Amino acid sequence: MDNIQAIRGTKDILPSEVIYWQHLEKTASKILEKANYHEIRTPIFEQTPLFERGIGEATDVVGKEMYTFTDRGDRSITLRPEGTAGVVRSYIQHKLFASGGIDRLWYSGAMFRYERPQAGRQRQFHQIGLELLGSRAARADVEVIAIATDILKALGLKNLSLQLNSVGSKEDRQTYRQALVNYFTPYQNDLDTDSQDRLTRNPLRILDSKDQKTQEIAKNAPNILDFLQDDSRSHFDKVCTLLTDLGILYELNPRLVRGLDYYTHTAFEIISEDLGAQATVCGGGRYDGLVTQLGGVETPAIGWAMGMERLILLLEQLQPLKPQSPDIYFVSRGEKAENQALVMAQNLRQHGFKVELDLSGSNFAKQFKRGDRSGAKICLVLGDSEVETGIIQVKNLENAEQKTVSQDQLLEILSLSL
RNA sequence: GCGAGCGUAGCCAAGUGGUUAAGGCAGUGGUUUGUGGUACCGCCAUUCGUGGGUUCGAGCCCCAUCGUUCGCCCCA
Repeated sequence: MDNIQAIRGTKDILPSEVIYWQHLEKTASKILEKANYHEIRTPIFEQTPLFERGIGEATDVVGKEMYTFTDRGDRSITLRPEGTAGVVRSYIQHKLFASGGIDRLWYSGAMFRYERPQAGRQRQFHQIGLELLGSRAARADVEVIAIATDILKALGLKNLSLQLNSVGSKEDRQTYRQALVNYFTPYQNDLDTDSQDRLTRNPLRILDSKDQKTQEIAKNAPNILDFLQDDSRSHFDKVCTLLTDLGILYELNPRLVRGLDYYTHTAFEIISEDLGAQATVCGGGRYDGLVTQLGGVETPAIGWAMGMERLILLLEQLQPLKPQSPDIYFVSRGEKAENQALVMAQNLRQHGFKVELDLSGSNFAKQFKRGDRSGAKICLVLGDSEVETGIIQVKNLENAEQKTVSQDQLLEILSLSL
């Protein structure tokens, strides 16, 4: 095929689908603003080292999924694969911490990951996410999770489950990691090949393996929760009780591991039963070390991101949304009438009516047909005779009643019938 | 990066080696040249993603390539 088409893994969002996006954006932003989160918009590309340092060199995202290129100034540039690193960079650069206290930020936009597309996964995809910077409190973790569940509830989504875990402090994780290596090494040859590889690269991931034999072995592996120091443990316990107090159901999942290196303590995912293999609809956690790691003053923080395409997949299963119809379909015939209709349509719009003007120049029958299909309630008809006598026909397309009114009275009549 | 399936009009498709490529929706023209929603009639793929091969003959078989879908890996 030599026609140019959208790049693999990217998608046009056509008008029939945009309605869902608008619905999602409106619902989410309303809830975010109510919790006094403020929208931030950061660039879609950044210097490559931001992601390498922030997300972690060893992660798959950095290792094999980034869209990286050299620009004309010989700088290495990367299309953002996720939102947090850029927001934190901006937070540090503009010294937002200097304004004191706690920052609540949210964002939405396109992210890029070079992966094989499949159900619920694209190379350019969209996330809506939030970051709460400056609080170590368990209440912060819970606030953030509660906002996520609020949004999903407001969207009317069902069959979701909140998976919760703590990956502890950096030190906790270090000792746990060693314990896992010690546990799995004797079984090395019985693990699936992916997991053998993970033994050195990222042993926590082995717990997640879909291979049956590996699962069998992992059953008796040490549990991260047993490796938490006292303060990590009590933080996590608080998060759990506060969630329960708020009536938010969760499932403890000690095998939940997040893919980016910066996570500490609380980690969570919200999973849908109604998607394919890519079922995570929201993922997030605490990242107390990231701000310092990127050169800012020590700032504890927590955030999450939702995959908008995945949410939309669910919304489409839920209820069909249709594009809005015009209030008025304006039909005209003859040069004078056509020109006058243009002027009148413009005037009606300024008075708040949604009006579509038929530009086809075809006969009235055809124009009416189109008007009918447009879904408009009212059809305005202007022809030569109306122009001469200063009147206009107002036809109700639902009951076929047609009135002749003077053009001066048109606005009045329309506001009564719409 | 690996594995499997699929690719016929704007959309949904029938067709599985024999020559004119069903059907439906949508569109469009007409019956009805100042009045829609129904009905009826007409039109709407010299061509089956692309390139090559096998064959007397290919949408149908083979190879390559591109795209797409689903899964693995990974993640939102």
